[in-house]
Amino acid sequence: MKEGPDLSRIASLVGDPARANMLSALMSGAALTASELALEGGVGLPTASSHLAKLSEGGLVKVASQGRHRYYALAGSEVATMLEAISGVAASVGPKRARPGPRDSAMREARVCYDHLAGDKGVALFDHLTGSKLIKHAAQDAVLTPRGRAWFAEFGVDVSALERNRRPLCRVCLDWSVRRSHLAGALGAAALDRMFALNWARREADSRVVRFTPKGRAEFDRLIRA
Amino acid sequence: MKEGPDLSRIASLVGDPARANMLSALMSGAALTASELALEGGVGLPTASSHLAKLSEGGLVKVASQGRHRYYALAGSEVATMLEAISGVAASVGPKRARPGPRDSAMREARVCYDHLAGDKGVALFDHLTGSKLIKHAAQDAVLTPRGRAWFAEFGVDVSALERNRRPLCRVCLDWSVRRSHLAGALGAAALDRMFALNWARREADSRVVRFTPKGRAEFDRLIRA
DNA sequence: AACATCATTCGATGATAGTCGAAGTATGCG
DNA sequence: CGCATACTTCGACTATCATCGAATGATGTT
Repeated sequence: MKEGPDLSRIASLVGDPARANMLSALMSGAALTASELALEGGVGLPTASSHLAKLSEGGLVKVASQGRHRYYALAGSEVATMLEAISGVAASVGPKRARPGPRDSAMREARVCYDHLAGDKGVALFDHLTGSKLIKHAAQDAVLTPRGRAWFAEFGVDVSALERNRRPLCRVCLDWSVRRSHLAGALGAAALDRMFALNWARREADSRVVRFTPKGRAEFDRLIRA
Repeated sequence: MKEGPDLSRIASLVGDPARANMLSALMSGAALTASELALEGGVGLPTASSHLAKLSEGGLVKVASQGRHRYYALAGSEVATMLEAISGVAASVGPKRARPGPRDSAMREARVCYDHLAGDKGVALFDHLTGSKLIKHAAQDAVLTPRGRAWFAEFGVDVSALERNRRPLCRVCLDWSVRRSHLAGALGAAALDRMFALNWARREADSRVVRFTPKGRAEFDRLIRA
């Protein structure tokens, strides 16, 4: 009668609002404690604990005990990919919520999404890449053009090294705050790393917000207008 | 308090076993009637109707009325991608079910998964492609090597034409029956089309089973041993 | 040792949602 | 027109599960 892996078992884990919010928070890549996730989920500590037990049991998150803290994180990139896919469908079919996005303007401007740059800055970068034909955009993937390869090399990203990695180079992530696409995948992550290395920006503690320095902001603008 | 697109709204739609089974059935790409889907879902007609209304409302399926039949199909490739992603996670974390796969041996050998070849034959093809370095395998994507491009050209697939399409060329789909990967994406679909065109195999009516002809079986074997 | 913090378990409550039988609507056929 | 088929809607039942307060366990601090 039934077949295949329990699609519904996994999906129903994400199907609860509290758990979905927790998982979204973990998309930043950071490991969070149960209390923090309770806040993110909008539920009390006991409830959160129960949810986390289920997520852990279901293999969606892994937990690392460190002293009296228990840090939860996504179990793997497969889980992150799945969440992105669900998010993509949700964004494409759901103009339901009138709310235009996160009320926090800093968060709206730039934040990490799993491990790459999202928000207005992320979208701006992506628009430049596609507009200048540095990448070719497909449904949920993208390919780097030769010119794009050179562009990234000049920016200081070793594309060849990334390609030796198992992770897909280009990937497109649909941004839930602005309903626009931005660059994910190994290249997206590398680009963000490079910006950190150049001191253009740094990550705010205990938050997904990426705070650009004045210099970084200027350099970034120059980069995507070149 | 809550943010982002309703991840949970979409996920909970897939989170019900009956709905998940229906969606799985629709992964074959075929449009099915409400009665057929009731069977697939293992529920009564009224219940199925209610589920389908929800899926439709949620934007996961689209419906086409044709006479007194109503044909349901997945709303788009994004939905199929999402289901594959969820399926991937389910397979990777869920050694839960002892059942090794579909009991139907024909189905186990070869079947369509959305629109590409799955089952033992699909896995065999994929193994050959990776083993002979015709494609380079990453986490959930793959890239076609120059040699692979030539190989597909010889097989009769116009790769350049596919690349002009918006759909990602190479994609890896984790097979739930054998827990192995096979080729999806535009290239996977084109490969299957080509096999149909060559009369190597044909699709069985009202089923996901792909039935190889004796000649097709021999040619296929030769193809992946070359 | 006593205390504070972080987290999980237990028990009770309440709401949501899946289920099906029966009746209603729509389409096709003779 | 009348009957059959395909599907949906309605109504009532049931079960599952999210939620939180209180208590317990675990760890680190004073």
